[in-house]
Amino acid sequence: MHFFFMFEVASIIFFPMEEFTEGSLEQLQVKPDSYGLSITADVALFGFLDGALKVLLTKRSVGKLKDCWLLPGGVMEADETAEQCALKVLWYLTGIKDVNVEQVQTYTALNRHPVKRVGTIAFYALIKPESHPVERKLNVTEIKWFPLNELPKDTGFDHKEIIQDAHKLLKRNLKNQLIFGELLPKYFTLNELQTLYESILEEQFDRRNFRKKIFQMDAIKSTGRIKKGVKGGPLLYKKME
Amino acid sequence: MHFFFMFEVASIIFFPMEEFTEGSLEQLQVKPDSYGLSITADVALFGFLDGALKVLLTKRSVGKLKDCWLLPGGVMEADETAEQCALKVLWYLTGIKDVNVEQVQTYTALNRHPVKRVGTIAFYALIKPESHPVERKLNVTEIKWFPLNELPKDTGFDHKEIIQDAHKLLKRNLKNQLIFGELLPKYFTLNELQTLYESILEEQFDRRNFRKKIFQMDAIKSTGRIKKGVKGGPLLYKKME
DNA sequence: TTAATTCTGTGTAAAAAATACACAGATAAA
DNA sequence: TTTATCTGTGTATTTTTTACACAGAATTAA
Repeated sequence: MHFFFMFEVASIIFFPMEEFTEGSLEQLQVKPDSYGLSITADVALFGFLDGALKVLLTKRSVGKLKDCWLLPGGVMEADETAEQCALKVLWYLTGIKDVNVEQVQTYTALNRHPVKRVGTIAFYALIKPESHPVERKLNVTEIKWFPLNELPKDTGFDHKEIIQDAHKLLKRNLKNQLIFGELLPKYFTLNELQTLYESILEEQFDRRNFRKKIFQMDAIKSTGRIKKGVKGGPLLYKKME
Repeated sequence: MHFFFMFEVASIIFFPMEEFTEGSLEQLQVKPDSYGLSITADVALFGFLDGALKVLLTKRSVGKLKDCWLLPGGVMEADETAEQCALKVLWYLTGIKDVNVEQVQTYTALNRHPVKRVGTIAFYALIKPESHPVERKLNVTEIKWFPLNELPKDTGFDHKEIIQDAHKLLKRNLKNQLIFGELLPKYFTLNELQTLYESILEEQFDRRNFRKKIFQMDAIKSTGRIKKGVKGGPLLYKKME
């Protein structure tokens, strides 16, 4: 599977090495006048809503791809790092702040953008919808959560690919440590936690085995209270601090 | 462990959100005149020599950091992707070609480079030293393999950090699939394979258990011949195709 | 030539981890 | 009040991982 990937990459990126000439090292040096590539940051923001993992997309009133759904993203300025830029665009476009962004990958295909050459550094972030209400900001005409398997057809640029890659990384990270706390409300039932896991990892778990595993991680504890309005009277849990 | 990392990042990247103003979305748009950031590609090339995992560093006769050991790297031009650039710099500086590069991360700290703002997209690649002899090319004054735990003090830029991150990713990838074929000669003993694993993953394995695991991966097969010059007369194996 | 050393190859038992599985009590809905 | 659906819980089975020892082969030293 992985080999496939490597070979695919290879078939794209290999080009005739024989054309390389000696003495072209000068070209590799950084000079003040290097060509005007722009770099942007894009953020795949994941939230857990209605029992499903979703990603936030926007439509905007300015820019070349007005009619496409896009990840929140924008140009990295001279005085900010990519991470700072990612947080900035998130704030500008969705009103969301105080999140942790995790770098996914950088995309540099030649024709990503219609205006000029643009490379993008992609991030993902997780939020509890409860504590991070989404605002539609100025110049954002639409903003909406999409389940990962129902991304709109008119998703712009390579943002579908970015979302998939971000999701892959999220899966990989979830398997190693506990990050659900970023996605669930303060108090949650074990069933809600299990549904979250199942929806991120796209697999089903046995209820008893899942509980066993979670408890031996020693990461949550019972509040003693039960959740009303749901059959069975499930206990509410919270993150261990 | 991972949480630590996230919090560290957070403490660096958070800045006063209150200063953000509304209506600044225009800033996020790509315009032809965006500021002149340069992007480079750097490659952490790993090889397995003298029973240890090593990385290739160079010193160059041009550039601001002449006296520092650096990863092969250089500026991404308008007509090439980051991957193409990574392959190009590897060829220009070391004479090595036909490798698969894997993207690690992008580094955008503000003061990475003394000349101007430079972001770098880092890659790693694996080679069999046997089939990829290293050449010192024009403008490269020194070129040398360094064991990962003996990187020179005068390693330039943030290249030490890049090497560590590349190594982490390599470890993670090795645990999932078999990539040793890129690092070992065509015929190898099981002990050589085990030493390779141990040196990449930085842990020791039991000989019998290691063999059991490798065989049930169904990835190598015996050639029937034995390796001369080593006690015990070990069998030579090769990759299954 | 011989002896000593160091490497190879091999199997089994014990421990740990993952999986499969069923029923009684709680709550909401009918 | 009856029905339907959800919760919480323990054990046996299977699979995976780990620990461990000795005889034969090739090199090296005497």
